[in-house]
Amino acid sequence: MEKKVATQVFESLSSGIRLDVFRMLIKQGPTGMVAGEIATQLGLAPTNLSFHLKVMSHAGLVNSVQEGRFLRYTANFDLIQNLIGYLTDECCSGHPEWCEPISLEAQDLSIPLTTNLN
Amino acid sequence: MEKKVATQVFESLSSGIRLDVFRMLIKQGPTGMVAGEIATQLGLAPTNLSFHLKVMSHAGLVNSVQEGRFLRYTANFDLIQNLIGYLTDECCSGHPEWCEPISLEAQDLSIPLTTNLN
DNA sequence: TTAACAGTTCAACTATTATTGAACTGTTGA
DNA sequence: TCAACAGTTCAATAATAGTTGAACTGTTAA
Repeated sequence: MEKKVATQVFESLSSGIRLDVFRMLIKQGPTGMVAGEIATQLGLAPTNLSFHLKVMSHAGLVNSVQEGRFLRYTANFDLIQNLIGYLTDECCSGHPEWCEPISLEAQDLSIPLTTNLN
Repeated sequence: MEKKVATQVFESLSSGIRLDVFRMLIKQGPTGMVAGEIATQLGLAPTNLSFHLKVMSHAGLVNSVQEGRFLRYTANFDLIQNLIGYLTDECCSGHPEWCEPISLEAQDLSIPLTTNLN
């Protein structure tokens, strides 16, 4: 992943509204939601939601398909996987033992570890 | 994790400079780096680096300890684990089969999956 | 004990992002 | 065809973030 893409994604998730939208879409899985549903659920002005959806689309966080007069949005799961990889891919310069305490903690929380956080 | 914390962390990582700093610190593991090293490595004015380190500290992304007249910074690994959990913890509302295509792809990339991305 | 150094804080300026209402494009059903 | 609807774009304004130089605090070594 390129740095520019990564910063765009982070920028995109740095707004409370966009974070809410994204988590809601993640929750819906491949089904996603149409813009109106999202706006209603989160109590947003259509114009404002539209602005935020555009930012998210531009960052690649969401995809959309037209359905008659509705627009259905879905979360881009792959991008998040890649982003995590980008953040952590040289973690501890390949010395797993450096972050062992973190490994143990993650196991306790039942969060399987990524390759790079060892 | 609270939403406010999550947005602060994302905001923090949305600057190219801070992203560089954070990945560099992740790479160094628990050893971390003193501010001067970071500034030299990334070619930053001390005043500017200081600004960005403060933002990162405030978000909890980095910790620091005084060492004589140096200040040593380390990445906060736990926070990133928690952040990933926050983003994905209701992924597909508990229907693993919804994101199976993603699971397969992630395996190809040798990126072990988190609980919530199934 | 003082000069040099590491790093931060402050203030001013510049640049970017968020929100809102009004106008617009495309779609549907009567 | 046309009125109602879903959603977006545009323009203006308000709010927030980034960068820089100058001044400051605390630490070290001579």
